[in-house]
Amino acid sequence: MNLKKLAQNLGVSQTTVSRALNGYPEVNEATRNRILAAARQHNYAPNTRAKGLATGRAHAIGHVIPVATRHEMVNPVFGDFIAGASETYSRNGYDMLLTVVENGNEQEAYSTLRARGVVDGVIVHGPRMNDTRIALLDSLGLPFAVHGRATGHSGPYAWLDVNNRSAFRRATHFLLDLGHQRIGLINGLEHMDFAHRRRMGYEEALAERGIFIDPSIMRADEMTEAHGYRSTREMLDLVQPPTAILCSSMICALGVRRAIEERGYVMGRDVSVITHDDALSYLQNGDAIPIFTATRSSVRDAGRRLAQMLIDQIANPTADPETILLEAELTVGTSTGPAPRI
Amino acid sequence: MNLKKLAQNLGVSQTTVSRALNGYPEVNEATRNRILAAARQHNYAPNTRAKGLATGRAHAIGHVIPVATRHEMVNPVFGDFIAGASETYSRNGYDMLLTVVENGNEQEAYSTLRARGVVDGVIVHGPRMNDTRIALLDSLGLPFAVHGRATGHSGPYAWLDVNNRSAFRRATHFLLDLGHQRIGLINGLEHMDFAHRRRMGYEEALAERGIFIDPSIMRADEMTEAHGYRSTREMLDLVQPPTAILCSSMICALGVRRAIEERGYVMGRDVSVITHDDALSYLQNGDAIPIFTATRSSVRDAGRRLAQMLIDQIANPTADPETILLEAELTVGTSTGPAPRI
DNA sequence: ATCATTTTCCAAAGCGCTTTGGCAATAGTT
DNA sequence: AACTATTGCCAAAGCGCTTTGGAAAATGAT
Repeated sequence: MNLKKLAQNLGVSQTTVSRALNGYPEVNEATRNRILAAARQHNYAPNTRAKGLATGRAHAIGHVIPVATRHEMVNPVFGDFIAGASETYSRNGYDMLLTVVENGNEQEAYSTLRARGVVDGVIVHGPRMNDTRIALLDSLGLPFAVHGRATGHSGPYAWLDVNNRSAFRRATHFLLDLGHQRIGLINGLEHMDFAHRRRMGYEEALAERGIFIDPSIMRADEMTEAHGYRSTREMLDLVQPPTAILCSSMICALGVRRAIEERGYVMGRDVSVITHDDALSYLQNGDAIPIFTATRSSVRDAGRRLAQMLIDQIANPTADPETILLEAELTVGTSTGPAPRI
Repeated sequence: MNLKKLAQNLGVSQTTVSRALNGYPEVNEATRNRILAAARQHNYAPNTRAKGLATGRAHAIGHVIPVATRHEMVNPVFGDFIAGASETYSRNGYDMLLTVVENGNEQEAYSTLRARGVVDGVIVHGPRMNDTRIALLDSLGLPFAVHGRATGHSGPYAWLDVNNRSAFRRATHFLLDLGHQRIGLINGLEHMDFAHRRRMGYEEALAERGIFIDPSIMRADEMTEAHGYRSTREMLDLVQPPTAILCSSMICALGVRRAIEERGYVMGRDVSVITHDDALSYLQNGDAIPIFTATRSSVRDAGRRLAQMLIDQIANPTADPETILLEAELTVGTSTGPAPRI
């Protein structure tokens, strides 16, 4: 079924059908209803390609997700983010186009996406320090919005980020207030912007209390359970082990907990743990009472909102790019407690 | 830049440019090279919408992922599957379109996807028992391939599945061979086809050894860490606790391990554990030596292959639908050992 | 009843590509 | 030299939609 046939069936012009379906005023209510009914009956939906050609808009957003080739690592956060974004898209009649690209090859991906006219804009995932993608997209004139920020890039652009610095600063202070003096950091790869900022927040808090920043209790790697486990073991083996650990993700935190419990220690008594919690649907932090004390910010919600930002920007390209800085909430669970007396 | 302008610049017809770029023979090598060079120089890529309109193919595959509204649960397996599929798509010049749909609303998603002509086919995720989607897609005439199978649907269709039944049957036998008599099952939701089949395999093996199938050591829920933990605790609290546990996912298994270690038990000594391992990139089962004994099958690889199946089917619609049954490999880790003497 | 508006509809052009049918020009055969 | 194939190219139609520029019909104002 297509416009032409539908119009013929009804004995009206294609124009009228098109207008009726797209809510234009210059069509009689009676005919509009007739047309709407027929469209529904024939299960008609306008051909997206044709519509796109005619209007010059793709009504689609591209997500280019970089994959670290080394570990073939797909960010586990990704599924939930996408789910959130998708809600926004379906509400606004947008499609979501996914492209998985090896880390570093994003340049070509963006420019062909643009040249092929297949999307109206893109979401930038996993911004790194001094990320070049933003400048590239600016020069391409392809609308975009960044999930996170890129330290090192000047000039305005649309982004949504969790305030990682303040979240980790606050978490660190929380531990300091509990009397902890040696606080370990188990971070993500620090060329990633979010991880860099988290470290800043952590170091800032320590500096504010005049506490020595000790690289021997700071680790950065891909945020796996194994990373959390290994790093925690190593740190607990030190002559001066940390009494608290700050950790960058729930998956990591599972490893941290394992290393702690393996020694017969109890979380929140012998070693305190705070993790960042992206509120992933398949990794909930306890049911009613949270297990981990956590800096929490829903990545699904971020997806929803960032998608909306981009859509707004596409609709209104002259407006200044919007930016959203979300404050993570600190939820107190059972994984933290006063520093043990030595 | 578009075809018309490019042709004008070069002083040839659009036809010639089109043929040159698409590798048709009826164009002189010299002019072809001239055209190719110009295209590269101007960063030209044919407009996908226009191309699609002209050819009648979208060169895109749709992924409709159902989301359980209850827990807003995105299958954690999804990211890796997508990453795999994406590799195939980019190799074949296909785009990937993602639609997240509330469980049960897939019907409409498929039919509008079809009506709008936006994809050439779809991948069906998370098939359930007696899944109606397959019949629907057949009636729509939209090519599809299923990740998994749907018990209850008769008639041929394209699918790729892990042999869940044999994997869990084998795993159960493995435990039985180690002398375990009480083997717990921590499964996914059993209206999901894969979970159903796993249970079949488990029960089959027990029956083959004449062992009583005890519902009190069988649990089914969404495969979260908490589910693994809770179920294991409950089962270990029984008067006759299981000496071994079979578990449906790595995430679950983390919870199982936690419950075991929490009691001071040692995995592989006091309680044996086998889990299914989808080889998720962010949840690797140990580095060199696997931690868990596991039935292992890479979901990323499944994505790669299923995508290829669908593309082949689209290219050759009259061929019989292909089916692939992958055998999971049983990798022995440190989480299993002989049944403890009572 | 006449003219000016407004309402309701339409024909046709155009979006950027592929593809059909055909026409020169060249090469190959006798 | 005359005829047939082959090669290399082109003009134009068509994919399914939107949208412009009217035009006919209905309505309102005088």
